[in-house]
Amino acid sequence: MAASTQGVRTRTASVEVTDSLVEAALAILEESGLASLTVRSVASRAGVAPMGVYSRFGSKDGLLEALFVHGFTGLETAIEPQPSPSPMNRLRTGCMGYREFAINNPQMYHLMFEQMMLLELSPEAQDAAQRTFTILIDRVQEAMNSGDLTSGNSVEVAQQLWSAMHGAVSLEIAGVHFAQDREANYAAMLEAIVRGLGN
Amino acid sequence: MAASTQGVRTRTASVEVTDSLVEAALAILEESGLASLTVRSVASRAGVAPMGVYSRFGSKDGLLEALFVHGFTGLETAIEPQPSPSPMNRLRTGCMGYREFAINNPQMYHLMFEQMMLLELSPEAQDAAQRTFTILIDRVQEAMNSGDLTSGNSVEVAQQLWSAMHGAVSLEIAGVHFAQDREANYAAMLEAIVRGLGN
DNA sequence: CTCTCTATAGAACGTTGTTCTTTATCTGTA
DNA sequence: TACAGATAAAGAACAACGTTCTATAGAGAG
Repeated sequence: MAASTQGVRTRTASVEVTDSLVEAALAILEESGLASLTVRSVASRAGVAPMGVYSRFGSKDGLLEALFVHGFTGLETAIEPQPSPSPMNRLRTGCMGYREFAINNPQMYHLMFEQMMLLELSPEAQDAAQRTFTILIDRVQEAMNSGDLTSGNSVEVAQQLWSAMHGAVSLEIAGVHFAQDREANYAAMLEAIVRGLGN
Repeated sequence: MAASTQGVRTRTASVEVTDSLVEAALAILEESGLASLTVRSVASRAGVAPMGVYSRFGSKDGLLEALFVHGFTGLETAIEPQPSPSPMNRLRTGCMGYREFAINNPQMYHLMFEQMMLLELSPEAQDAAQRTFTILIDRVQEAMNSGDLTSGNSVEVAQQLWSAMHGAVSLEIAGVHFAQDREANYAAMLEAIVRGLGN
């Protein structure tokens, strides 16, 4: 984006092509799943040759990493907002937003944590993930400061919450969930942890 | 194994080949990871042609499903035993055994839940997973019966516990874990849930 | 021992990620 | 404006994958 200064620039620059490749990949991922996300299918949908993926992302993994970052940006906004009154409310809302994102973007959510496991990510990509976790830590710290949670190591408590959230939505996405009301069960699980931590 | 009755049998039967294919796949999975687990590599290691995988498992997915069942059998025994005195002790030990299995067999654990997400499993494979979950439900029910856990829906509580366990070990395997002592953090998370449920 | 059937080995096919080569286009200079 | 140089894109080509096909070797029945 910084290359759009009209002075010096290399060729057509065509930043748009990079974006259209990402958009094409997102569309294919959502519509047809990860298995259908091939270099050829993405390039074709974006209207370029397969080579375009390599000139811009280096490899298929590079493209996947771009999707990874895109996904974490979305997850970040899903757990971020809510200028709510109480810290505890903000924490709860953020946790529910986490699930909502995962359920609404199951393929993307799966890709994100799949990549985290299989690829070694670039520092930029790691930052994206870290940023999301940091938000959760901040929420926990606020709740500790306000006395809603027992003071303690906010990183460790946030890790526990994240573990529970991630596990719940992972199993739910995988279809291995036997509770009647899944959202309610998710909320109940969080409540149990918070209560267990709060006394 | 039942086919080893010496009476009637078809050809060499070579049940051993089926087993050696599974063993070869397990070895490759553990040593080199899922990416290296190809039909050719497995067949080669087992000393048969690639076709052997198809005559016995139908497809690569069929072989993966056999590994899936093998994995859940292992997980089952990891959380099963312990003729301990108190129900709560048995529940705790089982939960810690769950993590131990996952940490000791990260590739297998990943494969198990990967398959659950991507493949539609045969009834037999689904049973294997269900059986594991049933053990957890039973443990929870026992703890409810003894009064250590507040009486309630044992399936839903077990689902919450499973979610937390699965999420924690998944993140730990993926290397996204920021607590100092991971085992202790895992135990603390379980303790928080149990306490939150127990009051 | 001979015949039949079957499971196996090995070649072959389509698709994948990736690389190579050619071509067409843009950039900078006379 | 016209030309030379560089460069990105297109399409063919390559290795490896999952899978299928075909011919053969070898075990059981008579």
